[in-house]
Amino acid sequence: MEKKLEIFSHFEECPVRKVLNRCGDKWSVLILLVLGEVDNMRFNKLHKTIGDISQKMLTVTLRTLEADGLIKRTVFPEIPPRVEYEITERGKSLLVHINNLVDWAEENMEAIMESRVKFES
Amino acid sequence: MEKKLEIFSHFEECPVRKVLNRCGDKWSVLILLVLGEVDNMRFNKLHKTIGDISQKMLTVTLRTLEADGLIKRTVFPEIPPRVEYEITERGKSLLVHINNLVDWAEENMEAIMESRVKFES
DNA sequence: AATATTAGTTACTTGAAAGTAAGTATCTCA
DNA sequence: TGAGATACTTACTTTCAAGTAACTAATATT
Repeated sequence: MEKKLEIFSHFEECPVRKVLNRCGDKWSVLILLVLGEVDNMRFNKLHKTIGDISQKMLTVTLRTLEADGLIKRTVFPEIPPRVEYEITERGKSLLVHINNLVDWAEENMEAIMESRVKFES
Repeated sequence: MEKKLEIFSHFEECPVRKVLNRCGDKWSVLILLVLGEVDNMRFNKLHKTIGDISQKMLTVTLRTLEADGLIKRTVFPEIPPRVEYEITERGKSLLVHINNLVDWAEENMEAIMESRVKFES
């Protein structure tokens, strides 16, 4: 008899993957990191802070983060328009784990790069 | 005077991103989760266990995980060939954080799905 | 002599994600 | 009068990650 793995109880029809896919892409992570360091930030400031993101991707990523309740979007009905983004409690609770991953990456980066070079040869 | 954000000390030329990009994709995560639950596993067993991965992607993903020193590949010079894969200590130390993320996703999944539905309307 | 097994490789194709660039609305300021 | 600011949207194009399917080597098995 083969021992069955329990992993697919997590991944069957992938509800977890649905969540992780959205949290795992580079723009979402970057935006959460930025918004985790300030009270709030406006669209253009985010655009300038991140630098190499297109307006379109910034809009799209902000929308999905908002849809997941990880950030909050507040529109001030002024002209020119003002929209402020801030991280939510849920976003902060995710950010803890993301920061752990970033820390792990920083700690292990050098060794990993060495491994990669060694592997080439 | 504007306060400068420290985030780009991490992301400047993206050494962390280089690491996270490789660790963050769905196949790498799945393979690490599987290999984290067993002593070792052979190629075809991995293929059957994961199910919906192609041979090519399994090979490619195993190679990058090996290059990063997250898994170890052992070839037994037999015919037909036998190749065993096992997770390394470095891989295990990453897996801890991945599991934290999976746990977070499971805990928050329901609330996130509700948010998404609410957001549609 | 043909088929199965194992762990791949190779060449080709597809699809989704992301980039580019221009347009939009509304008011202010020079 | 027309340029600038703001937060987008839209249409089009490009890129590349991933999928598909066939092929390989060496031996054992039927």
